[in-house]
Amino acid sequence: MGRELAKTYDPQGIEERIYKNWEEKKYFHAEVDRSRKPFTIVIPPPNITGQLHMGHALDNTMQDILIRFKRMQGYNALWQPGTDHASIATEVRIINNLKEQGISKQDLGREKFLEYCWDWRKEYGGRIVNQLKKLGSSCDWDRERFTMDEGCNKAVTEVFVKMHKKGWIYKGSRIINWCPVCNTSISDAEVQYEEQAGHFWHIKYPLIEEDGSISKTTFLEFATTRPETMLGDTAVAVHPEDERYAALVGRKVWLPFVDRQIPIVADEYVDREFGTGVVKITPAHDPNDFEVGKRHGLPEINIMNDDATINENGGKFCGMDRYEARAQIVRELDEMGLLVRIEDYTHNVGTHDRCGTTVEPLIKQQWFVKMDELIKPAVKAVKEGDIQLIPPRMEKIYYNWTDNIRDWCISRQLWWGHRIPAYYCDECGEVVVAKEMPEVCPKCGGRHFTQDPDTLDTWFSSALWPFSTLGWPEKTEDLDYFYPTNVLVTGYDIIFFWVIRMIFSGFEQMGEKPFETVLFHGLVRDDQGRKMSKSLGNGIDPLEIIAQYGADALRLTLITGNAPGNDMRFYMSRVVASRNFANKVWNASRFIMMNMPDEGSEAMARLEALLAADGVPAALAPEDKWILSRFNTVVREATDNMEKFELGIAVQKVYDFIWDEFCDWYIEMVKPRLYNTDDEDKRSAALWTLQTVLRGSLKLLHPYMPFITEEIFTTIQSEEESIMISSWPVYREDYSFPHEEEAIGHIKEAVRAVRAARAERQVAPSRKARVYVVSEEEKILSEFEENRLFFDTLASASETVLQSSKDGVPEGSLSLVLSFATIYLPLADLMDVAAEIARLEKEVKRLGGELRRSAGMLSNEKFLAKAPQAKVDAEREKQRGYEAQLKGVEEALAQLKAL
RNA sequence: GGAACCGUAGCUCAGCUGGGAUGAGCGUUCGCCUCACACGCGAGAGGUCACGAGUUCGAGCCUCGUCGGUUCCACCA
Repeated sequence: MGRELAKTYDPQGIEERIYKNWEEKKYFHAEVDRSRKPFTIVIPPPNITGQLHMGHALDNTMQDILIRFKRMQGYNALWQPGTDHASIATEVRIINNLKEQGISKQDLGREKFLEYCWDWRKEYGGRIVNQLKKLGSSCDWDRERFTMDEGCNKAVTEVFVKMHKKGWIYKGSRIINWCPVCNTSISDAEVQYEEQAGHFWHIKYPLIEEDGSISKTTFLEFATTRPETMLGDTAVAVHPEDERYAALVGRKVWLPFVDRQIPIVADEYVDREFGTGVVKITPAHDPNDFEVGKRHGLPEINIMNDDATINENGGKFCGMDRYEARAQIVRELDEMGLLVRIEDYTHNVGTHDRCGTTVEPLIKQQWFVKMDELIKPAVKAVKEGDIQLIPPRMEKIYYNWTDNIRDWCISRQLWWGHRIPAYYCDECGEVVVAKEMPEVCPKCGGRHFTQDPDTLDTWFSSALWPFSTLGWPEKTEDLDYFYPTNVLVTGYDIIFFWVIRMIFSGFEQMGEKPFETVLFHGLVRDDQGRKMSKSLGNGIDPLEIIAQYGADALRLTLITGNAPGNDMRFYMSRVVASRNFANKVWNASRFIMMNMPDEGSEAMARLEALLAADGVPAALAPEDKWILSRFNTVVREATDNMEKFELGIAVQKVYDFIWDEFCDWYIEMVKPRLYNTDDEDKRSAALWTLQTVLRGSLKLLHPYMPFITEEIFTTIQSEEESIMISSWPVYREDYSFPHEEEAIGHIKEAVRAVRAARAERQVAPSRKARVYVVSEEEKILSEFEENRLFFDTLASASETVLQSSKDGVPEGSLSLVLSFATIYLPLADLMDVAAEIARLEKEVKRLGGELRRSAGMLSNEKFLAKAPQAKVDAEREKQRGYEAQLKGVEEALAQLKAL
């Protein structure tokens, strides 16, 4: 039956072959099917500039697990894939590429540049997709989308025009964050603050005397970290209740270099305690000053060009770079005696998260989305539990943002992206926002228009992703059937950029939430807990891990031992452990295959009949029932955990079950029957159990380790064509054997005790050992009398004898007290009686303690009244167990002491 | 300045609505190449669950405080 399996599992080649087969068979593809329930996930679209990194690997593994799980459960599972144009990331990348050839984007011009971008996308845009495939991602690639494809463009325009009509998109002159290197505005979320060592320049402005002359004696002192902005000062401010300066409010100071007289205003924004209590106000170059300026009607003087050089408003500093001007200004102020002192100062400087350039706040005409109304349903949905965030603590972070929301600056001075659908009449300048360029100006009748040169923030199109990918704004069947989606899986780092924006967009455009649940994961860090980054060079390439250890090992590593939303450290040793587990599964399967009856034999026919009948064979041995029952429990628990998105816990249970219970115990227990061909009924019962539990376990494991499970599954059986479209195991009553679970638990305990006793006394494995068992549960043990071989294998006790009475137990045997029986090992000559007595005495003490604790609980009225009945019963059960053990230990103690 | 998270075995982390620390992987000690697997098997050692107080019959889990670490938000000129 099937192919020969190699001694160790080698994923090389296997994964590719399997993935290709899945794709060819269209297993990933989902179509609208009203007879089945849909389960939808939309992928967080990776950037086309991207290379698969550990973050992607984690994110997509989680999604693939969920989608495979649900697909096996019978849902019509759709994983909608696609990529993001990533306007600024891509543009920066391409500009750098061009630079190497000595070309600037201006040289090319807009049209040529965009052509270049599209070519670039054609060449590299598919790379990340291929890498996702290597990971095993079961996305419906037939539905692959791109944020700048025709449908998404349509959606973007539709939303822009609609929201503009509603008044929720507007153009305004605001202070924005400007990146002088990328030459574009950026949103608040794109600004990253970094602690930088800088200086605090204490400067003074002379007061204007009543007669209009510049005072030589009275000055107003203040401090600044950016002296060059003084060229744009239009006031100085003090606190309204600051008595020191009360008399000066309303008067003016003289501004050097530009020779301006600027007023002293009173504003609550000023902190009296900080510095001298005086602040220079530069409305055009500082967000706070901008607000102050608005309150006092101050002029806004822009002193900078887009490349952060000083413009004509800066007088003689015109043309200088901002830092050059700063140095020059400080020098000249010093010469004029207006520089008081320079102080070292560490402060937070805003930098652009893409290029690291210090951001310059500037006043610019930009497009904004009005947030106050838009955000309301998004807040409500989370508050009322309509959208569930996992882990729940993310809600606080979510509200922290929504409560302090500011209008969203959506225009970018870039070329690669969705161009803003606003058109300016060449005649009169009238602005028309429309899906297409208008023919006639509604104001002046002009016939020539120029489109706004700006493009939209890249997140504008991603915000529409859950419905634009399903066909919106058309009313498609897909949209009706698959929307809202079920889960969004993403990192907490883009909760503001993306998650919130998708939520409010969903409500606004669709009238419904975009997804039911958001499952957050953390960052994958290196083994020292540092962020993986290009500059540190500490990144681990998931593709290299896949090449060396296989995608399954990588996936398992990423998913185990980590709670939702928590960062994780990546250790190579854990990858090795995962690979070892894969090999374990491989070898257990190999063992089972090796023991299968020959094709066409009578035994094979018998086994096939058993497997075909959907019941439980009559000839099952207790250990068969035990493993079946344990498997059944794992099915229930793992499924339950997965439903609750506790993926790591679920796979841990499956892992433990397969390795510990199935491989280390059951397979060892079953060997005697496999090697004994005399009783074919018992042998086929064993084979049936091995097959049933193995197949079921592979299914439970499949979402996590899709390749190896498929490879084994298709090898060990022939009726189902692929594990990925097989059905998920369900809990079934006829697989439940609580009595056998308990009995085998006892056997395991006995075996462990024998092994421990032997190891402790270093009894050579070749040495024969007898085991005498005196049990209160003779029946359980008698059932295992025939399994002597099992004891041989595990305890290396070649003459294990199970007896049901104390008769014949040699004097001086080592007694091992178990929870259900006492075992005697005739090892008197090897044992340390004194140590054993000490151990037993300790045990008596411990059991006494347990009994007191138990009695305390059971005599507690509150506990009896409040605790669930099951708990009370369990406690009573424990108490009885303690009593029995105590009795046994005391007996054994007495016996030893008598020696 | 505001907020969140973490502090459990040598290391990295799990521990569900409070009820025996069965913890897991790696590492480590001892013994095994037992005919599925040395990417393995068996047996161990190793924990005042950061510290202090409180609530409770009972706290790793709840409350408050302290110490140590990480992160997010806002950004004071």
